[in-house]
Amino acid sequence: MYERKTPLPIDCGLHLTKEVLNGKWKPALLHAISIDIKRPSELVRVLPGSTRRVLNVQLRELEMHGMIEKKTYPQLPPKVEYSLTEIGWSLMPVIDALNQWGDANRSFLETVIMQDPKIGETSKSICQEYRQMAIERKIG
Amino acid sequence: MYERKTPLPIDCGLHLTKEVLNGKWKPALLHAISIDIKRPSELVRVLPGSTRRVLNVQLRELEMHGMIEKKTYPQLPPKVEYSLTEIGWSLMPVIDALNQWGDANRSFLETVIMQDPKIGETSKSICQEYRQMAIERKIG
DNA sequence: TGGCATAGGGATAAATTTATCCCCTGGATA
DNA sequence: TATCCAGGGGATAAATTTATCCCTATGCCA
Repeated sequence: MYERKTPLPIDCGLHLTKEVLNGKWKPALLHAISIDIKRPSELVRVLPGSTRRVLNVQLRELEMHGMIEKKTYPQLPPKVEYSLTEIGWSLMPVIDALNQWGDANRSFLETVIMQDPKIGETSKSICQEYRQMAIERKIG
Repeated sequence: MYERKTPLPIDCGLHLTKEVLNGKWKPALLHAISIDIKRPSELVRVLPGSTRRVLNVQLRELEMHGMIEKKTYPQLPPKVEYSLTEIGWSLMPVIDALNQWGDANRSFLETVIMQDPKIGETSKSICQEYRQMAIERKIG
């Protein structure tokens, strides 16, 4: 396995939290699991652009960091469900804050992000199904 | 300049916010600037482990993303001051949330992060001066 | 039997981000 | 005249993170 070579700063809270949320799909995974999208196959479907392999890797890290728990049902076909731990739940207000700030400033952010020359391409209308599921759960 | 090759997801708020805060020192920079540590030389001193070069790069990105403003005083020796923009200020509750969650769960997080085999070394007691300055400003 | 679904992971390539090296301006100081 | 301060950045190396490829296993359905 890969081993870090540069020291990781863990002095202030910001860096600690950053380390936990550091991963392309981690915040989205935590949010998805919090709204009961808990099976690997659901998660990949709901986060298009991701792959099983990549999500597995990030899920394992979240698990190692104690944010989620994995329950494997000894069935065939296999069934796996993730859920937030207590400390994982305590992160949700933070995740929500990140989410809301981004949504609240969407038009501004899209502009500045896309005018950034280092950006080649963006992929949108991706979490649609994901949002739909969230809405359905709120209604249901 | 480098150009992104894979599509950047910007569909949900989480991804938008992530893009803005994506950078090893960005959350810490925003926080520092918010408590009036605004000159480049102060920032490097207060974020040990960082270098001028690296901070310059991240500051420029924050500036391009509209989170901070840079004021250059036409003096000798040169003087530069960064400050948060309005939208930058609107991020502070989020930054604070990240910071507080990390601090509140410090002992747990330090444990799980350091037991992670991919972690080689951590650097602590680093933001001390930084915290000291924050405290002084609160008192003063 | 072929294909699709469930779930998982090793190995490696590619992409992205950080770090390092070195050079620049101009004034003050040892 | 060195050296340090303030400020800045191009070029490139190194580190880190993501993506891709391909193979594992079992059961169901056409």
